Amino acid sequence: MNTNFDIENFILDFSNSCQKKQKKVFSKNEVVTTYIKNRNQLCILLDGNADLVRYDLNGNRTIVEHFSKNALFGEVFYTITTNNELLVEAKSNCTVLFYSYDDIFHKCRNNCKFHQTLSENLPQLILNKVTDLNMRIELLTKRSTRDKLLGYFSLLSTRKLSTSFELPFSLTDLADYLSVDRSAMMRELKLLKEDGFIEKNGNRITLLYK
Amino acid sequence: MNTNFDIENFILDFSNSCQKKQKKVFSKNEVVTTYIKNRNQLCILLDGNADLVRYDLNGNRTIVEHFSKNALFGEVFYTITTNNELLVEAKSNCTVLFYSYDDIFHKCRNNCKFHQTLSENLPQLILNKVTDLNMRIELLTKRSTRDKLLGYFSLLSTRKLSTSFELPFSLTDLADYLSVDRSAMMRELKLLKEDGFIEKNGNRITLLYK
DNA sequence: TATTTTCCGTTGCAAAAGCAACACATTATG
DNA sequence: CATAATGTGTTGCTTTTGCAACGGAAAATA
Repeated sequence: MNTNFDIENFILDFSNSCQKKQKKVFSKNEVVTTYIKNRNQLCILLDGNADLVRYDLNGNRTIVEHFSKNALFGEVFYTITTNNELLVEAKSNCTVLFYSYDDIFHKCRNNCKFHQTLSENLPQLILNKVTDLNMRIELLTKRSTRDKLLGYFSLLSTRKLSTSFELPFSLTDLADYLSVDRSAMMRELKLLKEDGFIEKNGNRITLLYK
Repeated sequence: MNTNFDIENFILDFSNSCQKKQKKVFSKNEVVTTYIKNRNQLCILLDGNADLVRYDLNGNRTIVEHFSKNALFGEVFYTITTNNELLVEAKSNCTVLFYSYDDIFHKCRNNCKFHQTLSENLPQLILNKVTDLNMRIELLTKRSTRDKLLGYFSLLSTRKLSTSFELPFSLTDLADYLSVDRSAMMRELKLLKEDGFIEKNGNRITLLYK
């Protein structure tokens, strides 16, 4: 549907051509960045997996977003309030590019090809993010843990073009992502197995319905 | 924080200059648009209020987004699946501009000033939407009805710069927006009053804590 | 103005989800 | 390899939420 601009090649070709970015490598469990008001950072995950995690005042942990290769993140996408701490945590070894959104928006003085291409394609990149967020909202508005699980599984199944797939999360993290209690979720997973909706071997799920 | 481009003046100045748009007026409860795959419509709400509503297979109704003056909506922001019907319903009399996103993206042949300005400012407009969606996700990930209500109230209070404000929804619709049962929400509102967190007169809420 | 429709407020009861605790498996790490 | 840390799977109990139903208020409509 969307004019899917090839971020992959684009990044490979141009990631070294701009002076105003920083490239950093992180190892598992390191904090990639903390969201800070008014900084307007824009980051691109070149490689690896990372989670945007929120800790609220009660100490609850929520996985706000899960990022894989080529994901965009940073303060640009977020209104930071004082009630939460927002961190990006590396879930595996990661390579990340850091930009200032203001630089991108106003183009960098070198007028480098990267910035040119990026600013042309930025609307599309951000739109992709919007559709991701809308899918997330669709999941979160489901009224029961069962529906959240089935909704998420069907989404993964569509993405992988297969009724069988690995979860990109540990089950503990999946619960944080769906915003439900882990033990209640485990109970529901058991019921889904018993009721013949799914098969489950470790982190591999197979959908049986329809 | 964001270079806040003045959509209001922009729309006033240019809304009549482009050939490729349609302007329509709707009265309360009319369906403004239905989301259709591959159409890539982009709409701007010039005036009034409208809700993006989803009906799922179980007949559950969810208010996915609430739009007021100058809101952007349309299929561009959404991956449409077959499991849901997505409608925009006018909550009051509305005036709406309809564009094709493809026209905006590729600029219209007349090369009109509207399209020029719009495509320059589109990233910013979409970013505003992203931050809205992230706020919504923050609300929906709260674990209890109480926290959802308090979170939503504090958000409104921040926006209005006052501890006292009118809800933009009926209470029935608020429940659909927070994705909770209406009667359970009413019960929780009563408890919030009893516990001294809020005052409530009809749709006017006053925050008492802190 | 009379009447219909929608919304508000409430409640008892049933179902779902959260909490806490534990044993065991698996994976990191010294 | 031994040990620590993290993740999985399970359960009893408590709390929260959803469901269904109803009367009355408010708003829309004839």
